[in-house]
Amino acid sequence: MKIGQLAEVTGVSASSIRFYEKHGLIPPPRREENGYRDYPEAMISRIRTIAMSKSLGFSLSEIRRFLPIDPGDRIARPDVIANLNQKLTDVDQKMRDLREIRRKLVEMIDYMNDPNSNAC
Amino acid sequence: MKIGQLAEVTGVSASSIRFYEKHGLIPPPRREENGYRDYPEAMISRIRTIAMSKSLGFSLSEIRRFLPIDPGDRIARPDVIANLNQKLTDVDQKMRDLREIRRKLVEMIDYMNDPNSNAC
DNA sequence: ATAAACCTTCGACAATAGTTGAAGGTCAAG
DNA sequence: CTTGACCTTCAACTATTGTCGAAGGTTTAT
Repeated sequence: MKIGQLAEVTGVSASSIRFYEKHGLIPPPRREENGYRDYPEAMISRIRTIAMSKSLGFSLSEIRRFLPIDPGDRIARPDVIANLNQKLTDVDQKMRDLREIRRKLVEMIDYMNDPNSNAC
Repeated sequence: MKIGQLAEVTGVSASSIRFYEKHGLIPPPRREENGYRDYPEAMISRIRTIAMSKSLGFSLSEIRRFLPIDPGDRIARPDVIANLNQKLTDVDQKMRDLREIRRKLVEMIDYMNDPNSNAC
């Protein structure tokens, strides 16, 4: 699978995919004889996971940390687990914060909808 | 209250506060005779709300949209309500996405903790 | 064989959200 | 009256996360 097709199915531009490779979020793929990148199917789901994480406000360096490229390699398992647990704590906090923001938003909307309020 | 004190109590640097003013997130405060910015107490909670929203991944332009500076002024109420409702929809989606990410994280942690798995 | 649509690298540019520094004014303490 | 801690503006710099264009090679279709 060439970079253009991968870009098409994931909705992530080819330039971004090259960017992710250069910055260690995805492994460098094998190359065809002509030098073109040749991706395995599995890369689709990895790119999608990256896109989803990003949409939640995780930075690329965070994603790099909790989606290690080569689980069969150098990273010590306890380190990975610690990273993941830290990320879990962050996610839980983020959800609590979102609930609080949601409460405030609803409050504000009610206030705006109240014809007796003097907002605006 | 001078900018330094405001920075101290909110934990947001003076430069950032000036930046927020310049970019329309907070109203320009009155100035003392010497030109120093003089903030009302209310600015503390506004700055804190901005900081919290930011920590959730809202961009400054989003915050500017759903925390309009002058509710007694030019912005039409239906516009504000539409903005807030859009933001509420976004927040709900973000919470759903976070639940999904959380599920995946737990899955990954379980996998890493399983001594039979061959990860790492 | 030539055009269109791919692909390559590399370097410049952009938006966001600031931070830092220069050059200077103000204020309180010693 | 000088020192240090504030404050002012403005411009330049930083990091992140890309996008775009140039200059060139490859593949496919006509």
